[in-house]
Amino acid sequence: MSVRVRFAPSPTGYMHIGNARTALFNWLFARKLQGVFILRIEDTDMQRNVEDAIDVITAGLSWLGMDWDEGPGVDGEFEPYYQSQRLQLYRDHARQLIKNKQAYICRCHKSGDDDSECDCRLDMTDADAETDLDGGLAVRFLNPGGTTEFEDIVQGKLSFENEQFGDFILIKSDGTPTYNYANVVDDHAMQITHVARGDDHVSNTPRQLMLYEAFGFEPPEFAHLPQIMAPDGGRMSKRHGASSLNELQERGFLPEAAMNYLALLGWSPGDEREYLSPEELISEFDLQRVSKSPAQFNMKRLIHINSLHMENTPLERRARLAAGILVDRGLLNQADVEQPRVMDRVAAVVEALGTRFKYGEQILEYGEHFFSDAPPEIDSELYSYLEERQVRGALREAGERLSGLSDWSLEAIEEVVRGTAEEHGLKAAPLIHAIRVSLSGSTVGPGLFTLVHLVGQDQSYRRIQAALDTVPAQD
RNA sequence: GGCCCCAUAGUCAAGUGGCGAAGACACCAGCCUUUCAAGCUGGAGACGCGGGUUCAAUUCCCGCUGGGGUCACCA
Repeated sequence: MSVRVRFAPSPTGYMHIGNARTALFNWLFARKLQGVFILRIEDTDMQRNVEDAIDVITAGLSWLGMDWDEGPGVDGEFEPYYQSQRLQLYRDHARQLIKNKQAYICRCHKSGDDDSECDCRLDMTDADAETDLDGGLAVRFLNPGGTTEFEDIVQGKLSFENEQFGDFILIKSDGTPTYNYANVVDDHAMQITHVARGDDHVSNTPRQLMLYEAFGFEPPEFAHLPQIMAPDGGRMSKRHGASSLNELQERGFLPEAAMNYLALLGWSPGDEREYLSPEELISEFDLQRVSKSPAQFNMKRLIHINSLHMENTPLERRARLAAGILVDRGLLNQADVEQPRVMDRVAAVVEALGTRFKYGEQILEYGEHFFSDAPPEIDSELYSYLEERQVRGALREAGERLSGLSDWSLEAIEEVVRGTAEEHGLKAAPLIHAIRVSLSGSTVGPGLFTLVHLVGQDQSYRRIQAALDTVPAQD
């Protein structure tokens, strides 16, 4: 029988990185074993905006490159894949448990923070099995006591005293099922063979195992994945930046690089490889090799992994990535991007940036001025590059000679710059730096002649003039 | 606090009853270079602590400390 796994998120409108990694491990596991990957929406407690929230999930998975065999948009044998559409199933199963005296109607309406005992188990009657379960009264599980033990694929042998979980709720008084209960009913109904989820669910597992036992269902295998923690060691949250899949996309990371990085959080192929394509991840992945200890999210390492993937990404795609960011930040508009001439320019800039362009957002760090007609702002800290009289003289002349150049080639530009420097008794470096700051407002970037070439003849002249005007001479 | 889990450098992470304890990111220095990035060379940096078991523990056991998770009619 083939392996069947599921990713069962709650539609919160936010695709957390930890959830994404959970989905990824399930997907890799299924793809490796040629099993089935199911997307199931746990929306029993959600109201309104569920559609949008589900879009966040499906868009996130699709962006990362994961596809599902059953779920929203891909209805299969076990539909529906929304818990909110499966209420009758949960009620029918609950009725069965009540009939067997393994569950009972709770009439006392005790809330969760009232820790006094609920005595409703003493009032069980045969009539309970006939009671409506579509609202008004909650159903509790009759905890059988004893010990639950299981072998977790990543955590190893785990053991719990059942008593500590009490007679937990199965059906809430509004008629909807609780998480632990719906999970068991659905996982069984959908013939799930392996449950891989965050390790914050370990203590839910004994509860669910008691239910499998009560129903006489065979339980799936469990694999509890370690948590992903924020760079400061605490919980991942919005304030850490890049805590959601969406942010990774917005900041211009390649999906296959994000997948690669996420896979390496809590798992490794066992050797020193770190660059793995989706195909390699699939063939190498092994739940047994998942670590038990939590891993911290590290942006620098993500950037590094991304840069590795960028090296193997065709210029055209890198250019599109850059263009997406530029449009996003208002430096280009969508109509511009449709024009081949504009895209050619973006591509030329990206090509000039080379390995400096490690992920999408960096187009702004290095290349913002390429997409603006205004001369760049020159920070006063950079004035020293433009203050010396000798340098200024050379800069002025270089600007003029550049603007008179009839052959706008790298070679000609270089000749002008080096020649001018020499004639002014300067080494090339100070003039090169002065031109760079004038043209880009920065001390870092592509080779100077490439920079001048890309900025263009007219703009180069104007920016040099503007820089000379802005920065006062100094003796 | 009860219960469960974890513990190799700042981070990710390989690994074993006997090793000079991999590798990567980050960091430092040098080379290259018009700058940065990349590349190359070199460097610093780890088995949390205390007891056992053993000829020998980073590795096995116990305790401690530290960290995480969970204790709902949320999922």
